[in-house]
Amino acid sequence: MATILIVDDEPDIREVIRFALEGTGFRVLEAGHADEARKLMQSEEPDLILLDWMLPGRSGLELAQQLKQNPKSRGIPIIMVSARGEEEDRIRGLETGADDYIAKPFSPREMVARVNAVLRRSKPEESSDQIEIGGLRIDNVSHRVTAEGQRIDVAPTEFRLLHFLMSHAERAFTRSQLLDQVWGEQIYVEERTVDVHVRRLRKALEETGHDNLLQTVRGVGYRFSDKP
Amino acid sequence: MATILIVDDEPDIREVIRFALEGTGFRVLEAGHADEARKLMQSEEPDLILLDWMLPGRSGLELAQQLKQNPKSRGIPIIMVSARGEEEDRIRGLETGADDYIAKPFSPREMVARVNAVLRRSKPEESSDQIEIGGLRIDNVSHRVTAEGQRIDVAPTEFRLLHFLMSHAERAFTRSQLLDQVWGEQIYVEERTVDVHVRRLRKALEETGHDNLLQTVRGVGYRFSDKP
DNA sequence: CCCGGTCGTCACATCCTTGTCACGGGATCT
DNA sequence: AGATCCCGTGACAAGGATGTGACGACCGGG
Repeated sequence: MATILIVDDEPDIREVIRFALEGTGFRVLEAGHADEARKLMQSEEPDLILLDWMLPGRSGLELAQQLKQNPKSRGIPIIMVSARGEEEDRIRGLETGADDYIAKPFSPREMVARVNAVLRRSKPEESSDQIEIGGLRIDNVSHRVTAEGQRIDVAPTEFRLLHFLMSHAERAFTRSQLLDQVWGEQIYVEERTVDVHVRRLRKALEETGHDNLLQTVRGVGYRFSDKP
Repeated sequence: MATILIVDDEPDIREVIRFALEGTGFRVLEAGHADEARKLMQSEEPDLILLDWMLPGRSGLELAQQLKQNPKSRGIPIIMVSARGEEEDRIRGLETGADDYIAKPFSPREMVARVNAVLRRSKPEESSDQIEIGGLRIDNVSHRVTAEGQRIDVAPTEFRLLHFLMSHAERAFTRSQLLDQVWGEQIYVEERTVDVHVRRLRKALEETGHDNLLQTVRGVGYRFSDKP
């Protein structure tokens, strides 16, 4: 389940956004100004930041720049929120590295849609073609899974599942999210089906001595991680 | 570092893209319309073109077609940029020969990621005349396939298929991609036809003891590789 | 005109994948 | 501890994907 950090000095706006996002299953953090945001960044590691363009003191734009310069936070996508729908602002927002932009009389539904869109395309940062984590390598071009050169045989669906989880490593997903992302949104299959595929993947990985990479998050779903 | 040519009539958009790409180390050229683009093509030889789908006068689509028809420019990958996220446009864009497509409210990061992906894909385009992998040698000049000096007889279509797969070794292709690349994009033949040709090739290779070079990737298609 | 070679399709056989179930062991909460 | 919920696991049947042999059409050269 992804964690979203809202940075806005207007509590009302924060409330609207929180309501929309929590209803969709996100975890929501709030900060009223840049310093608070920085603090939360360190303790909570959000997956996405909703940043108001006009903040008291340092503007949101500056905060965005800062975040994008810091190697630790630069991977976290930012959606700029602005009261004005000016094109100029939009350009400037994107220039500083924001991943998307939303003008302030926005509908909750639009908000959620954008958050989802940005999250979907955020993590596969670089190539997403080749990912190696914890000694396990998945290659989307040659369509292979290998561990220290040794190849691991994986069925098509398992491949997609593993690829998705690895390109979003460290993040936990619900079964429902995995079905949407890996199977497709229209397809209907039982949620427990995910369990079975995870099991098959685990079995395949175990044979090369890679345990514990596919971790279950009780009450939520699964996560790929090389940290125990 | 690679040179990227941006063709878009909106200076602001160009600016955003330039910013994102230069920050990543690319060299950036800009053109506001098709004629300017054509001029730059000759003097600068860009490695990739970012082409707006809506251009004044001739549409970007037409320019794309032109570029893909000219033998000199056809090797340069094109990413179409569109203001509308319509699926139909996307299809049309790809049909004319664009290598990728990006809808206009895009994030700089996504832009950079796609540019990198397309560049990486188009690189092994080394149309080298002689390739030798796994003891198998294919010669595009003498049009021969040999294994340890021993000649292997291969029909024309099989030759093209083998040559394509060998010059992109390790990469898995769908049947559809193979039809486009080996048969041609306009030709319509059944996808399963690919299977039959692969089989014929396998049979020919087996006779000289070269198995497992043409590998099937379940749920995807085929791949040439000397690694098991 | 006949013949060998090439090519695209089929039909059929096989093997692989995959979605579900049912069962049971653990974990969690009261 | 007991009740409940959640997850791991093995088995299975149906459906899909791929391998394979055969066939007719087409083409160019004897």
